[in-house]
Amino acid sequence: MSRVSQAEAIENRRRAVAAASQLFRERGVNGISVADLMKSIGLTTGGFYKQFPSKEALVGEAAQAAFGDLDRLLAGFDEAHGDRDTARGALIDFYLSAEHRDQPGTGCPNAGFAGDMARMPTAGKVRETYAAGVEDFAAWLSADTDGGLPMVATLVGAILLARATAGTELSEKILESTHRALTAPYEP
Amino acid sequence: MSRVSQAEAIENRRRAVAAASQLFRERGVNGISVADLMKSIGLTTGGFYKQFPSKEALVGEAAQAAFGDLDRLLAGFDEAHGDRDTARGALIDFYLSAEHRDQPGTGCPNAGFAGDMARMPTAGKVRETYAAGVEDFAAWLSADTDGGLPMVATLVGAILLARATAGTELSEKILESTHRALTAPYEP
DNA sequence: CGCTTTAGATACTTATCGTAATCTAACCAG
DNA sequence: CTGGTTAGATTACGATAAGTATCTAAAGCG
Repeated sequence: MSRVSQAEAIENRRRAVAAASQLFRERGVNGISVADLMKSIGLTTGGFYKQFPSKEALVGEAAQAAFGDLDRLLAGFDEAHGDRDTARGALIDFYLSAEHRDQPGTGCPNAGFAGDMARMPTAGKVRETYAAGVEDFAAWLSADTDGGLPMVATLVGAILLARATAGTELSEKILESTHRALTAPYEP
Repeated sequence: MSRVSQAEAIENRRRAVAAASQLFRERGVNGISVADLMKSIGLTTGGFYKQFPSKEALVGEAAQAAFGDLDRLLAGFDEAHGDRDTARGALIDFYLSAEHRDQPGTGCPNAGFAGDMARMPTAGKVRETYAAGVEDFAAWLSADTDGGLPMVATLVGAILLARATAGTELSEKILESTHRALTAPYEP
């Protein structure tokens, strides 16, 4: 096959971004090649460069898509639980779970893209996109954004450390003790 | 030149590990090639494979060396300040500084190796080495290790987020608000 | 001193990458 | 219905990577 309808082309583009959003979080930007990325949605490199100027250009779109998924997830938590406090508690339960640790591809983009973002051009739209995502997450976690940032740091740090130590008994300890600290932080 | 004395060979090996320890933290394991790594200490690939079986084998040694540096740094903080509480405060000041953010190569290995560790074979000596380093750091931060783990998570998460958002005004906010939360956590 | 050993240099193999050029067939405008 | 446009396939290219083989000269043993 070679030419598809405009609607299919747009859909294929979307699927490429969605696949990248997941695979970049799973294996890192350098962990997946353009060829393999396209193969995962049944296409080849030719189609890629008709849709994107470069692989780097895809990183920003993939991150934005992932943050969009997070937004929807957070909205779901808000809907499922009445108030924000309960929703936040439920989110922390999920965030610091073994499931979330073992599913980076569909997990938090703040954590999944952190490593790759640090090695991107300091001045660029990609970093702005990522920073906006971090800020939004902090705003959801706390009434004032600045207050939420330390909590984002704790959550992201815990899940990244748990992933880095996965297979070790320490990994579970990190999740448990951080969960304890976040849900009852003011106990002596 | 070709053959050097045994003492020089040992010293060259040590320098390779030290360079890797720094460059892996700066650019990631995949961000530096064996050839460039050896060039940075004035040698070539030939020498590398006489000392190490593979590049992966170097990762564990590099991490261990970095954790050794951290141990010495912490001992220095203990010595400079009388008690552990003061030393910990000084460490947090440094940890959440712009200098530490901008110097990942000589910075905390818990943060610098976190990204690469997550993509290493789940069962292996490398991860055990890393996990031991995390545990040691937690033990230094808190009397009981389990209590220190959430603080490690917060510190590591904050510095990684600050690096990922470097060049954005959010980066400073992350460092500042996390510093505030860690040094005066029980304020309303 | 002379022989063997070996750290490191040099050059090569093999593999994989991002990207460009060319090709092909079907969509869609006129 | 027809022909120009274009999404995607195919192939090719230039870099760069990890790892290997061969060569060298000095070290260090006797």
